[in-house]
Amino acid sequence: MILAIVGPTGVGKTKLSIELAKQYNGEIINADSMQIYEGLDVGTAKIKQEEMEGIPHHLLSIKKVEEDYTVYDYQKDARKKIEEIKGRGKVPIFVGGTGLYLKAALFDYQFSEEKEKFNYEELSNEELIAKISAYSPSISYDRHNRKRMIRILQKLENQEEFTNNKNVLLYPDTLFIGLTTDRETLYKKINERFLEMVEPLLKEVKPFYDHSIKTKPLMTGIGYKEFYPYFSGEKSLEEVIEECQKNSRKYAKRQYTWFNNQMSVQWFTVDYDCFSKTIEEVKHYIDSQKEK
RNA sequence: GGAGGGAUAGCGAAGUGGUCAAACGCGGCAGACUGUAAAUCUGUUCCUUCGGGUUCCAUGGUUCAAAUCCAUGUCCCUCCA
Repeated sequence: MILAIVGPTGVGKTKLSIELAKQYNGEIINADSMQIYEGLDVGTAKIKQEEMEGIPHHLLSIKKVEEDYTVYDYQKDARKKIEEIKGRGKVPIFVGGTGLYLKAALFDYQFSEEKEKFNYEELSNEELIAKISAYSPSISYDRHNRKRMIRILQKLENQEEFTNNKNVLLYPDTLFIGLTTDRETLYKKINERFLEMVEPLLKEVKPFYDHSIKTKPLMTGIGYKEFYPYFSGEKSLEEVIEECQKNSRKYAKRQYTWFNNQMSVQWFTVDYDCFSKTIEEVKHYIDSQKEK
């Protein structure tokens, strides 16, 4: 059995993961693209050492902020971890909100060996479209999405395969457990949680800003990129806080879209007044599935 | 008390007689997703049984036709007393 705990940012996945790990003799594999990085702790709401309760955690803080890391790497790392954990006779428990990472790890996503990387950043959208059409007029894609188009072009240039086994589970005994709550409660929680982390977050981000570190995770992570204009004096703290909250909310929305449409998730509405009740429900579900 | 300016969809803001259910931005909702995914991109957003129905502070008026013109009222802002 493999468990995957999914859901939007801020619902309480971490807490559930520990309980399930204890119950089912599990080890936790992080499935959050930002928690991969060392030093991004506060803003990613990374689990603290003392909260782990002795449960082994994997793929947390394994890369420096300067290092490259992509789905491709994650797929390899995660699959290796699955085998290791299974080898110990334990249950791998994925926890995290990065849908693509989960999909790449647990489904039959096939990445071909990347060859040369062509730089098409200079080309206009029209030029990109023209180039793609020259290779393959029938291929369908979003003509406004530059990043996608550039990637498609690179694949065409490299004659990489366009595989599509994305809906085939690699491990059929995988259970996707989704935590959810009503939108209003979620947004309120997200806003409040962010306010609580502002102080320590300022301390966390400042050194990166001071050293002009502008690598991918810092320029894409919510709660990081937004602070740079604050430190440089272009925006007020209030503006930045609001922006972070807004971006978190939007992110949560996108996460729902992914989990609702890309994988079949069993959803549980979190009872915040009595979390143990939610835990019991989840355990009950897992037990019922195990018997099948 | 006097002189001006303003009230437009959830919010901000265009529109100044017909082509206006009303640009655009934000927010909301929904969606896409195979090497940046906390990324990138798309659709939708008065109500609707999809025939239509009801809107642009309120009421009355002018007109074939009003968010747009006129009158009165209400509220808000600026300036002079």
